[in-house]
Amino acid sequence: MMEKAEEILKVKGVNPTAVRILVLRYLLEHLKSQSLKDIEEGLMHTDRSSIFRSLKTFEEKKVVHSIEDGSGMIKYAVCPTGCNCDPQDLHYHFYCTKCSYTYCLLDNPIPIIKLPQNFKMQRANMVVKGLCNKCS
Amino acid sequence: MMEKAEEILKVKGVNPTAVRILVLRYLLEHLKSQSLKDIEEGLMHTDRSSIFRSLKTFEEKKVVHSIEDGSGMIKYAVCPTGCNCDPQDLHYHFYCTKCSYTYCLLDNPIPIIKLPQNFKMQRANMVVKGLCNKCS
DNA sequence: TTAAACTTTGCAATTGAGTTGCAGTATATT
DNA sequence: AATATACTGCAACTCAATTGCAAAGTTTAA
Ligand SMILES: [Mn+2]
Ligand SMILES: [Mn+2]
Ligand SMILES: [Zn+2]
Ligand SMILES: [Zn+2]
Repeated sequence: MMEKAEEILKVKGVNPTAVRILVLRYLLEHLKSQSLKDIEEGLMHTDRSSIFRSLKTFEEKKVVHSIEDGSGMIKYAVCPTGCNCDPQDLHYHFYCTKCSYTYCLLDNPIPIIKLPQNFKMQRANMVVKGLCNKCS
Repeated sequence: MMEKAEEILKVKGVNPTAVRILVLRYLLEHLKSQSLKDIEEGLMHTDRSSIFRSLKTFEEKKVVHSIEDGSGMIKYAVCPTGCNCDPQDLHYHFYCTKCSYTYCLLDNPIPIIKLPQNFKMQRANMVVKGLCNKCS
């Protein structure tokens, strides 16, 4: 029985190197989405640029999705099972302005948004901001 | 008859200094939301930090709202009339991945988003990404 | 009217996340 | 084994945002 991280990398066609396994495990172990810095601090012996490149590869191969929550740091979260990062897979995120955690709101799909003539949607970054249950 | 920029500043309780008037006029004259750099390049004789501080003041006094479109530069747009930057005043934005213009989609209000227990919404940053009419 | 108090501005310097070049190491292919 | 390819660590760099500070402008109160 292969570990979860290795399994995911195999399915998504990403070569399971040491750094990549560590980074993906770190993301899987944490409920909230993590910034490059979070991961760097969590994996104290892995270089920032290697983590960075792992995350870029993960994003490209749809292992993770990134969230621009306006905190100044991009957050990363493992894509939920079945996610292909298509518009219909998109979900809202919640950024707590107090503890600065960013959560995936997987229960609410994003509605169809009526765009002006000839505008074509590719993806979206939807962030609700406020106080999370722990901070309100 | 007072000019539009001065009028807005007066209504919103912002001291109408030279720099502030220039910055607000610049924003009013441009359809698409503008970054600090855009404004700096547009107003060639005004210092970046002064523009920056004007924008911060404007945001605080709800003269403008900012949009985090993931381009690495925060964009600013004049709040539409009647806007108070409350959750019900929020609207989606559209970021063109080709020309990197960011548009306010004022026609679609943001729907009520069901949050988990005890999560409290304060504001939101909603960005649809894709190709605009000029680029698609 | 003048002096003190407060506000705004310009300049220079700093911050910090993100990104890249490059050479060394590891892994795969012949 | 020899070669080619992929991955990693380190140091350096980029660039938007932000800040400290002193000069300039404005308001307020003797
Ligand atoms: Mn998510
Ligand atoms: Mn807008
Ligand atoms: Zn919180
Ligand atoms: Zn465009």
